[in-house]
Amino acid sequence: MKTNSTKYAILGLITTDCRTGYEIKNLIDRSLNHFWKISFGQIYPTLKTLVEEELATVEYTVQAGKPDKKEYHITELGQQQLQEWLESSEITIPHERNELMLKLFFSRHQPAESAIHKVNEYAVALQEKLATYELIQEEIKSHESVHPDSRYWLITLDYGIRKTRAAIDWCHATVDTLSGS
Amino acid sequence: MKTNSTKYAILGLITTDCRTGYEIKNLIDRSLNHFWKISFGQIYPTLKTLVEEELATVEYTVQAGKPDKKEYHITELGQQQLQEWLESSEITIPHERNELMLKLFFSRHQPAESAIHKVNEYAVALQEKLATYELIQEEIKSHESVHPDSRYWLITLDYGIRKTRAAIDWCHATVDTLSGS
DNA sequence: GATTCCATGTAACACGTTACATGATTCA
DNA sequence: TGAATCATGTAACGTGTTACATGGAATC
Repeated sequence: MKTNSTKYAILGLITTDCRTGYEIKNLIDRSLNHFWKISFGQIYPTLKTLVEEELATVEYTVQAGKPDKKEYHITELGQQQLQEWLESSEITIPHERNELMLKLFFSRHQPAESAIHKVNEYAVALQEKLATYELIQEEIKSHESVHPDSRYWLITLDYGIRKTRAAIDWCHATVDTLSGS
Repeated sequence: MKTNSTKYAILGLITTDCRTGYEIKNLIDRSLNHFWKISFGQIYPTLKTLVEEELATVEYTVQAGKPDKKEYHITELGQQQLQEWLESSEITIPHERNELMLKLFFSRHQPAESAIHKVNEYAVALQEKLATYELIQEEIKSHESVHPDSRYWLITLDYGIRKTRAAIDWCHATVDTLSGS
């Protein structure tokens, strides 16, 4: 049995302040970034099916100076199904697909400096990520009372931060190992 | 530009002791488990194209008492291309897709106990994973000299262990947060 | 007697990205 | 003038899983 999480991700997002496909994409890129990604190529078709399944409604709005837009709102049925999905508890541990690890796994066929270089680059990229997360964290904390969801946002962010820190630590340890030999 | 990592994953695996599609699948499930997964549905077709592109050769072996098998060996050209891929250094940070985080993100629509329950289950699953990783780690360490790749296996394993530990810590912290309110 | 291990393969499907098309407004 | 922001959408493609088909030998 496979439930399409993306559908519920979008359904959930229209219960926040996101109303248009464009806004949904923005929020995902900013706040769900460390555990969920999605492209327009999936957002728009999914919104369409959401309406077809009567989980959401659309309102077409003509704007002056800006492109027309479609605003989506969740329906009763949508609320119900969202809750059902939320409370259903099959935990599936995700598996990442990490190209760097793959390359390290076969590092026997590669000069040590090459491997070290890549790990260092990886560390830099992770460092940047971490910085962004911490920025967002501060931002949410500074007006915590504003949004009813902010508590949960902080929880998921914490996950991203902890894992990124662990990965950075690993980078340092690995560079040490690879250098000292 | 997109390079198909899976192709190189398999190419790399036949430089270890894996010779058949079946063995490749086994090694992936055991040793690459925490950063790479793959199904037979992709392994066999990929092996085929590897031979077509002359990166590998096949030998068909009829076995008594066991099914026939096809043994793959890397060619000169294969070695070359594997090395090229290894040394090419575009680091792409992977993004995991985590359903639990998604559900937590929308936890406002869910009773606290429901969320706590899921985080606890997640912790248990992670704990199990960690135990397996540590077992494999011990196993590799105990006959480290045997395989020339074992050094690198330990490095990638360390990555899995660190990240899993970080995730477990997060579980505990999150349960505390969700309980105390 | 049932399950697991060995071993290979394909077809249908699910999911997701990339690239393209369109176009006005605002800001540097 | 060029880029970014707002805003929607589709078609082609890539990648991967699931389910199925086959079947002997060994183990419980």
